[in-house]
Amino acid sequence: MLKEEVMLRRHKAEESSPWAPFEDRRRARDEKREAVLRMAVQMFLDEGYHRATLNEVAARLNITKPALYNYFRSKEEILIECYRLGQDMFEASIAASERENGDGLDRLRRLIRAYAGVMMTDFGMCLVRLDDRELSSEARARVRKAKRTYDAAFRTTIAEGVADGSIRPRDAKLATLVITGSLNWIGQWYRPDGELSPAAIADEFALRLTEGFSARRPRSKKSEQTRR
Amino acid sequence: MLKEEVMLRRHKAEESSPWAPFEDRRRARDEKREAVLRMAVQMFLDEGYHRATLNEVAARLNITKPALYNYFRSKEEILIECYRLGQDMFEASIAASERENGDGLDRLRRLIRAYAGVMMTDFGMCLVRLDDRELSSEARARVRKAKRTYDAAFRTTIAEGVADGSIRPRDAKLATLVITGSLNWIGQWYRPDGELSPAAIADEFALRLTEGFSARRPRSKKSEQTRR
Amino acid sequence: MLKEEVMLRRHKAEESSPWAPFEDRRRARDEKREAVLRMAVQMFLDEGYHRATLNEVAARLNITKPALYNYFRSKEEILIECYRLGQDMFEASIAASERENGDGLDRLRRLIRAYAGVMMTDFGMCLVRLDDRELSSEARARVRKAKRTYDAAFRTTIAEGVADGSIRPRDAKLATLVITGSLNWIGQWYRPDGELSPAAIADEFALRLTEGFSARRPRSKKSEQTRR
Amino acid sequence: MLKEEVMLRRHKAEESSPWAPFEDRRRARDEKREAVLRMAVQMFLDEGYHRATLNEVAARLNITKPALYNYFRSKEEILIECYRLGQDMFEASIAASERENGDGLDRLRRLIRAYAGVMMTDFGMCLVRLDDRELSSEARARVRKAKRTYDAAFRTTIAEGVADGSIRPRDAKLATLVITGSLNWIGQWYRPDGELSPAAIADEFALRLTEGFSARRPRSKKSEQTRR
DNA sequence: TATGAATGAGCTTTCATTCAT
DNA sequence: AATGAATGAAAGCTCATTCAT
Repeated sequence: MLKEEVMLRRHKAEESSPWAPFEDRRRARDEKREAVLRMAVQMFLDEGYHRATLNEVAARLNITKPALYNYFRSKEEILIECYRLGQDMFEASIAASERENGDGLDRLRRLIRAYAGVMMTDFGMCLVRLDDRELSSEARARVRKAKRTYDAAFRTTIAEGVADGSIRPRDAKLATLVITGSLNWIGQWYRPDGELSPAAIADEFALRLTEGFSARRPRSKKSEQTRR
Repeated sequence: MLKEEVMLRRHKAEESSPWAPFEDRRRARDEKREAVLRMAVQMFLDEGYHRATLNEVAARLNITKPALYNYFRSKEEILIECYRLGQDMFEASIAASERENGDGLDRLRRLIRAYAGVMMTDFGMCLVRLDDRELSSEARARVRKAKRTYDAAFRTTIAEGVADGSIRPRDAKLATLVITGSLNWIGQWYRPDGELSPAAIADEFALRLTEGFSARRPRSKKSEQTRR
Repeated sequence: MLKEEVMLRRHKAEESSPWAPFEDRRRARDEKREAVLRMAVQMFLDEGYHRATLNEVAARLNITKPALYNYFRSKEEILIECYRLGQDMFEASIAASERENGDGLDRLRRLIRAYAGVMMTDFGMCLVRLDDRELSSEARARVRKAKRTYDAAFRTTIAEGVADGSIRPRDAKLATLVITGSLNWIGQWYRPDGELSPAAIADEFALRLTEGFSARRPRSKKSEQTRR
Repeated sequence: MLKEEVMLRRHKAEESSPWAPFEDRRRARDEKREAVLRMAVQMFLDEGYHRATLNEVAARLNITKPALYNYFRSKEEILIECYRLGQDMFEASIAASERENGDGLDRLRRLIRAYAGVMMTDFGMCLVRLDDRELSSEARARVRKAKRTYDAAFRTTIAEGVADGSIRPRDAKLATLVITGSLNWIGQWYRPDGELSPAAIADEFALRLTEGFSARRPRSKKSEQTRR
């Protein structure tokens, strides 16, 4: 399955082109479709959606532009599929993180790790790096709805943590924005050839976003509010 | 001056066009230049740089496309100026936050508030919402260098807080990514017509990013490391 | 008068701008008109008519583009005036050369010298360096008619030389093309800062075009015709 | 090959368009490329480079403007190719004229005929009719270098003729200018539908430029110099 | 299935010219 | 007489998409 593959670190898509010259040109249609998506997502991320031309995508796959139209009806459909793969990964990952037990704080940390892990894959970072305004309004609406469900998972989990006492009571909406912002931004800076492994990064974010950086005792809720 | 203006919440640029029909058409050249920038930055943010056409920018200002060339040499120059205004704001804001005293943690919180404040202005959010790959390589290099100095301000402040004991020792680089990611992402969701004021948002981020959300005592450094 | 001036070697038109800052800005209208023409012809020759923009012409004269429209109705009118000045020079020069006596050969040589002399002035070389297709059809017709009269002067003189025995009988039309081509091309390579003076060049052309370069006795008309 | 074709008189390019409607639209890519060049060079010569629009070139070939970009990367590349074809012709022609024997005068006459012959083809006259300032500086430098080599061929041949006594001693540089000017100007007036054949014209120029028109004995070198 | 070729729509940019002051 | 500002027209170029083979 494609999903497992893309969870791995990005590999050079060029090397795995099913159209590589002198190679067996007969493979399953789905394999080729996936190869197109893998190449396309890399170029969309590297160059930006509108600067990544289908000509160039095709050229890197050793095929020609019209051949792409055998697998996708339009450039937008390729983009939609990239989003969909990312969405699938986020949804699977979030669902998995929710299947385990623990108090709200534990579950929030697992959720953070799960979300961060997907954010460090090509298709995962699509959701935050690519501009969904390139999509038609219907497709854009679906993508945005999906994104909202991920935010909702965070908000719900935080609320549950507040309820069970493992998370200090805060505005759950703002808390969600603090946490998801930090996680979404990973897609902007993460490079697979960096020093830290995705797992190490995910762990660190899970801790820091919950424990903070202060060495001081947290102020009481009351004292906080008197600050301004 | 423009800087003060743009610090305010976004106002509908249409209403303040110096070319509004039936209005006095003689105003200072700089005012018009600024009006172009205010309109352009809104359109760049709303539509994306390449979908925002100069025709549309001009039309909303009640002028025609070539008239823009009286003030800017190219579309890219408009973009560069948007970035520059944002950079000026970040630099002034960061510098101001560094002029006050306090331990590292206090200064980190002030820096967060300062940075977040700019991130909620049109020109400030340019730096994180617009794609700097649209720029020529020289301009892009300048923008990226500027961004790195903002990150460096966070990293330095964190390191100072660790040194003076106000911040728990962590990897300063990752801590910076956690914090700046959360702040940068503000540019993606902030809307001036939201419920919370920019100041309230900035304060909340300053607290949450330093104190975290956990109600539990932070683990010792040692126990953390044994986790994996 | 302008005509005398332009017969001289090109001088830096910048230095003689009647709008030079800090100078008396009140001079006769004709002087300014001439200054525009001198600057324009240099730019037309240096850059080519369509690459020489009125903005640049005006800027070098320390005025603005619309100011040019006080003196000329259009860019084309400037071009027309450049042609006209060149035509005046050619016509005066040819007429002068025809006022003196001598046999056909002598008069041909004088005509060559006269024509070559004008060809080494800015306005003179306009007629061969600038593209008269930039002109409206009426203006173009006038220019082409003028050019034909210069050719006719050569053809007539040659015919007279043949009649009086000073010029060997040749096809007068082709002879004219040989001679005027060589002279017209001067406008393409002549530079006022070259080694040879215009007079020296004119003399040399007058001799070489009539005596040729062969050291052998010319073949008889008959033997020539058997060549092919 | 294209070279042979273009040596012939210009034929109406419209009639030979590979895109002529209702014709077989499948021909070799090179044929189409050449057809574009033939049409383009005619329009460049007829209208001037910048007035000849790609729209018009394409329309006359029964295609649309962007289709031209299948064969050329830019309008300038089309121009460069026109120059290159002309250069190839000049170089082949000059080289051929130098392979035969004879004294300097004979060789000069052959060179004149060869050069004049190319000057009466569309691609040949490109070099003198089109403005090489339209080219980028690199391409322009190459074209000007090529032109200088043609001049050098004349100068060298003249010098050899002086050395072997077949050409009267003159300033070789000015002699070259006299001769090449006359030849270059052919490109300005030659029309393929004229009375004289290119060969007849070339022969006449070869004779007249070497023998001159004077019926008198040439003056001695000494007397010449006392003239001024 | 795959391709070479072609297209249509759209964009930025340039510049002579005009207008209001 | 002179100017800053604005405009209209037009050009080159790009690219997703389609078509005939």
